[in-house]
Amino acid sequence: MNTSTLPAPHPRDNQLLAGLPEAEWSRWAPYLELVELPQGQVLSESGRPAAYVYFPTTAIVSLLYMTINGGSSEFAVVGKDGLVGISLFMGGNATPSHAVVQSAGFAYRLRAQAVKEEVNRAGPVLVMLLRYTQDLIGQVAQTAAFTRYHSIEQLLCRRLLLSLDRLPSLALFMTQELLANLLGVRREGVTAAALKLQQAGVIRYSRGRIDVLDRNLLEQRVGQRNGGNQHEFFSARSTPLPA
Amino acid sequence: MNTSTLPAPHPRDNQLLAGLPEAEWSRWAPYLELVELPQGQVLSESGRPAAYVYFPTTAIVSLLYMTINGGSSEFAVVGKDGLVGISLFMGGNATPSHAVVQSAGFAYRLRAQAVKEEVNRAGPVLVMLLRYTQDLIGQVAQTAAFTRYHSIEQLLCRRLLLSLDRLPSLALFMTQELLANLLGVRREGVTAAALKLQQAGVIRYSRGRIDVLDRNLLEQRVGQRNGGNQHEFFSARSTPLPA
DNA sequence: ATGGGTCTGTACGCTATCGAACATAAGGCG
DNA sequence: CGCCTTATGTTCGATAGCGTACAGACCCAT
Repeated sequence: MNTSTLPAPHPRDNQLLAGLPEAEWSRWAPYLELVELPQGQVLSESGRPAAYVYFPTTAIVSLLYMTINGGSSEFAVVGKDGLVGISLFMGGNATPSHAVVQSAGFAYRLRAQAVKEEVNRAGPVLVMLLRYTQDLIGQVAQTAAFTRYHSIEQLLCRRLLLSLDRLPSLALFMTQELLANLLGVRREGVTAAALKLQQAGVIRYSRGRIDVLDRNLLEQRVGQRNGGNQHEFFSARSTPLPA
Repeated sequence: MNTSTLPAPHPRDNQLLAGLPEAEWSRWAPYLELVELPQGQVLSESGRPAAYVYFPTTAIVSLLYMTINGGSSEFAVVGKDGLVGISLFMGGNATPSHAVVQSAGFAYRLRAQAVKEEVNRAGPVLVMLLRYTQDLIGQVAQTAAFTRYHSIEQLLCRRLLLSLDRLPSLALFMTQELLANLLGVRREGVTAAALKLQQAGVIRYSRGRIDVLDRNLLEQRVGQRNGGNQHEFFSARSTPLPA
């Protein structure tokens, strides 16, 4: 949980940065600034223009939609696979969401100004940014659909996998209370589901630490993912709705 | 329901096209092709690269996420406020969703090639496309959050408003069965909610036609929208999740 | 006008989830 | 060690939504 002793990761541990061609990369690298992100840090608040784009390496960030009655629900998870701060290059300078560090770790960040300059070059960097944005839409859409058709246990399994996919180890640091908030369910519901998973030997947990014992079992319980890609819940069926 | 007698609308009835500066607009206008979209038409299927970008004027299009078990759920609604075919300029050439015409009407469309050329100019058109994409993310995120915390009646009210906002009249043409599919609930649930709304004098309906009698009542029942903007369910609260 | 299809209404039992209140346990810190 | 905080476990009644089955109503076409 305390990251201050961990070794600093390389920027290209972030998969978006890793995917850049050498030429672009060498131009960008000097502007990247390593930051350590403690759990709970707010990277962007709704309504405020963001100052940086963040490329997590070991950190994980939740994108939250805040509701008027004080609730919130997570609609996307960003880790080493993505970036935080889309609004910066998408043109709207206000985000309709909060970005909160959900799992402590490192990220590299880039000043708004530098990002905008890159975007104006309309080169491979822009392509990378846009491609990720599209992926994000897919993730959000999946979140919306998944929620409607699955039990708390399945939501929990999926959520654990989302973190697991973005971490090197099998240990997750999150309380059941936190999970309940992210999933938009009661804490007791999470407790019940977690108990079931523990009894089945899928996970083991205690006071904010969850160890995944069998990742495969976790995936099975999510309900069929078809191929381990980004859109595990997505299928290529082609029959549209109105028949 | 039959649109074949309706007068063809102007391209700039679409709000995105209307927002373009004159110079860009006059360059684009020649490439726009008017098309009539019957209810049920599929504009893009998951996994296939789209051939056109569509700018609806009087038509309304549902973006659907298809699930493996044959279900689907709507995660966004596009009308004269937006465009269909984001994947075309966002780089991924496969869409993880279906776009289906949900309310018959007109749209203007543009060949993939023309769109890509515009994007390469990196001018105001690109800015417009990106800004809308960001709006869309907001709408999808809201859909995800809203679903978790609201009753079928509220989902129904919100959905009716989404269509209403994109149509000139107060008449909607959709069966309860269709609504149930879009919302991801049972048809009987929609029937019950619709009955309640009818008894309260909010709507009147019969066999696939719904007349909204009092739009304000509808908005009240959604649960507080705060200002009539795109993100009616969104609030600017700043307290993040982990407190 | 009659019959068939589609849309809407109703009823029943069932389950997941909720809301609230309270009990136990595990660590941190003095 | 022992207290206090935080995390987890348990219970109970209430309810919204589900699955299934069927009945009525409306529209259209023969």
